[in-house]
Amino acid sequence: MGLYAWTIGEIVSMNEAIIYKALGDPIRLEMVKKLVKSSPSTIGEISKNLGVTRQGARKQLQVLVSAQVVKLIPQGRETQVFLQTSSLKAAREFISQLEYEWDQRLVALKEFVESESKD
Amino acid sequence: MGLYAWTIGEIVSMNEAIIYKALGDPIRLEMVKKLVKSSPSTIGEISKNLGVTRQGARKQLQVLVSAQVVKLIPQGRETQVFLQTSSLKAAREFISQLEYEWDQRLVALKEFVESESKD
DNA sequence: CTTTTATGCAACTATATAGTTGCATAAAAG
DNA sequence: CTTTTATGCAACTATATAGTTGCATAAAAG
Repeated sequence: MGLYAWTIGEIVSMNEAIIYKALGDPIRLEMVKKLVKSSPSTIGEISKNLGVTRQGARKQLQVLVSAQVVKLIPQGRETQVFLQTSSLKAAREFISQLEYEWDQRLVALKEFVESESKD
Repeated sequence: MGLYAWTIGEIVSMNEAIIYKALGDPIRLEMVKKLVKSSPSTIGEISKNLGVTRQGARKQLQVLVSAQVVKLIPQGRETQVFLQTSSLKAAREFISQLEYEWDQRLVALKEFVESESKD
């Protein structure tokens, strides 16, 4: 709210956060799980059995489209939904990087403690 | 809105989604990044330079606490914030599992195509 | 040609979320 | 003892999100 200037770091975080936000809803995550097993599916197919109306499901699907988790390709009166696995890869790799940095810190700490105890 | 019965699968998805939802905000993701480099930190420390007030940051921090991404341990007038790396591990492993299932499908499809072309 | 199917879009409601200001208080520092 | 620091909590506003109903329409099927 109000004026705000973003740093490069914040802009990057913002983009990184989008994928997690997209996956951070039970209906959307359920759609992704379905697509892992059956991509491509039509919009109608993946909108079933989610406990919401077709139109409600479509709105959730749009969030996945915006986060580039899925891609829509119209074919006649149907539209095929394709899972974009590159988004999953990016999400996993970002977490892996955090874990790697964490581990490096632990290694450095361990070395420090060991060098101290040798004196 | 209204009555709704959850299936086991949906309950699991819901829990899985919580961690992604927690990471799905630029301020919260920034906090996690800071903690990777300097956990434990005090609440005051990780609330700085996020572009929001201390109280605003505290609300975001509470989301991370609820998703068990961090743990708070009060010490005198300060409270230490500890990163819970097990949550990151779980988030990464869930995505890895989806990617694994996807790859298995591709393998099966490839085998099918090859066996067909042999006839 | 008529009917059915798959989809989109608009308008609306209810709730969740992000963020603020203002005040309170226990612990630590001086 | 007084002041400063680190924190919490309540009340409030603005916006985003989830979901619905109702209607429209192009494409496919009969």
